[in-house]
Amino acid sequence: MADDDAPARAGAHEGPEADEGPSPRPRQVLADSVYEAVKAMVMDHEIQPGARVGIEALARALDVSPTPVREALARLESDGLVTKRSLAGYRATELLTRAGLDELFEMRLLLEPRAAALAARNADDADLDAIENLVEQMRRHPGTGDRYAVYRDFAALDQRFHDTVAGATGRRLLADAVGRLHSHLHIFRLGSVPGGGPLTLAEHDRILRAILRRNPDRAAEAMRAHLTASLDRQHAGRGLPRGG
Amino acid sequence: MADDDAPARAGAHEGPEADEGPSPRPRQVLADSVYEAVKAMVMDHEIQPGARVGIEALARALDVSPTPVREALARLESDGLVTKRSLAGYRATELLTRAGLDELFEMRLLLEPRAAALAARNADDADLDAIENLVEQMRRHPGTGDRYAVYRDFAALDQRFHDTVAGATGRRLLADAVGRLHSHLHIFRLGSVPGGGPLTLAEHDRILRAILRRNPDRAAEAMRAHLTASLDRQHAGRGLPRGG
DNA sequence: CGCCCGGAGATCCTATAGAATCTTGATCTC
DNA sequence: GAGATCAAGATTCTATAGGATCTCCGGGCG
Repeated sequence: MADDDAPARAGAHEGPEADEGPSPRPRQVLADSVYEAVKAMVMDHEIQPGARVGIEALARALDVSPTPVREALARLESDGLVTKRSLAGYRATELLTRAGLDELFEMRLLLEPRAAALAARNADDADLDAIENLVEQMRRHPGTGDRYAVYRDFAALDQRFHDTVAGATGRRLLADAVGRLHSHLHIFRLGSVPGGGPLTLAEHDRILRAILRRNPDRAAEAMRAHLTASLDRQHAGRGLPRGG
Repeated sequence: MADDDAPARAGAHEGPEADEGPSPRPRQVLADSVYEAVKAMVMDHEIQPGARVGIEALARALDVSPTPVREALARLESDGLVTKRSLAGYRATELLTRAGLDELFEMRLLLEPRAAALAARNADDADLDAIENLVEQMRRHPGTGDRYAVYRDFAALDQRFHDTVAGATGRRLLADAVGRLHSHLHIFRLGSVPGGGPLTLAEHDRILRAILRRNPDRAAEAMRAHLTASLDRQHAGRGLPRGG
């Protein structure tokens, strides 16, 4: 399964599509492919946090020259997925600490309830379809197995849900900020929730219903509750009860 | 004029400096210099919004090869200062529309009052010194002349004030988000406020006093008032009623 | 008069090579 | 035994060259 590879999905570098041209075909260029490939490697921990990300090594592995790799890594660095030391090469970003995790959710609690409220106000039919569709996919994909790939797919659906809600606000800056944060979360850990799948689904469902009802206050509240519960689950998945 | 070139100032790619090494010397590499140079060109409208930013042309102008230019432009694109079309090169980002300006301030009103509150809570002595210093500089630099350079310097001080407050929160993610937004504002227009200099200074002073008093609520309120007033001034500076 | 088409020029994209720098391991000294 | 010194290897950084693509402009056609 997982035949929804969608290799042409550009992270946050989509152009405007309001009244511009028909967007003929943004021919995939090597640097973009490399960007996507390395992003996936880092997020899936195929490249471990803190490990070196050699330019030539990557170039050999992907069968391209170092030049597009260098360009992709520069973008990844702005996204915060890798860090660079001037003449010592790139390394994958370290795992989030407990404090870093809390800071991340502090930001999400600032941005995403507002996003949910704006989505309840501004979402059009296509947005609603997309959000409903993601909830349905998650329903069929409970993510309760013990296989790594199951966790990974579930986490990807979760991320896409939040990104789609943020995109439904009609606020590009807000959507970009939310998307950037999610990359960091995805680095942190994938699917560390023991029985969290059904809970996450139920909370997403509640957010969806509030948006469908066009009730901004309730949507914001549902999002706030979801994030708070999600942070608690992440803490439980770590070593919360004392430094065991 | 403007002898404070400071060529070693890296935009938003500073490493942590808490308990790491003494940061021996992040040797400036060509791609970084080019990044700073092009960023300045775009923000000062030396490269006009919407104009082409040719790779080879830049390379000739800066007397380097196209390779580091390509790397710098990839970073600039993530910052939103240039946009890329796959095989057609880079262009400087278009000027903000009225709606874009409103959206920008909507985001600032979401982030910066929170930042001011956290700064009031967490700023250390060095942070307070830096903020006070910026207010003093702005006091000596009223920005009421009609010279372009005067406007530009005043706008740079304004941006540094907001960035410094955001940096005093101890929240890297929040500070980065605020910094990214300011790049967009700086693109929009530089110092379009006819008599706004003294007003801006007074509002900054009020924010500073609230932070010094360690009063988060008042700091947030002062920041909110400042941003609201600033947006009104920007609207007045555009095509609304009449010029001053 | 407006639109479509084709070729010259310029630009971008990718690969490769050489110079400078960092990292690693072994050796030497205290 | 611990720490510093130094050389070999690997890697980064920059420049250059060739192939592919887009842009621009002039001519032909409806």
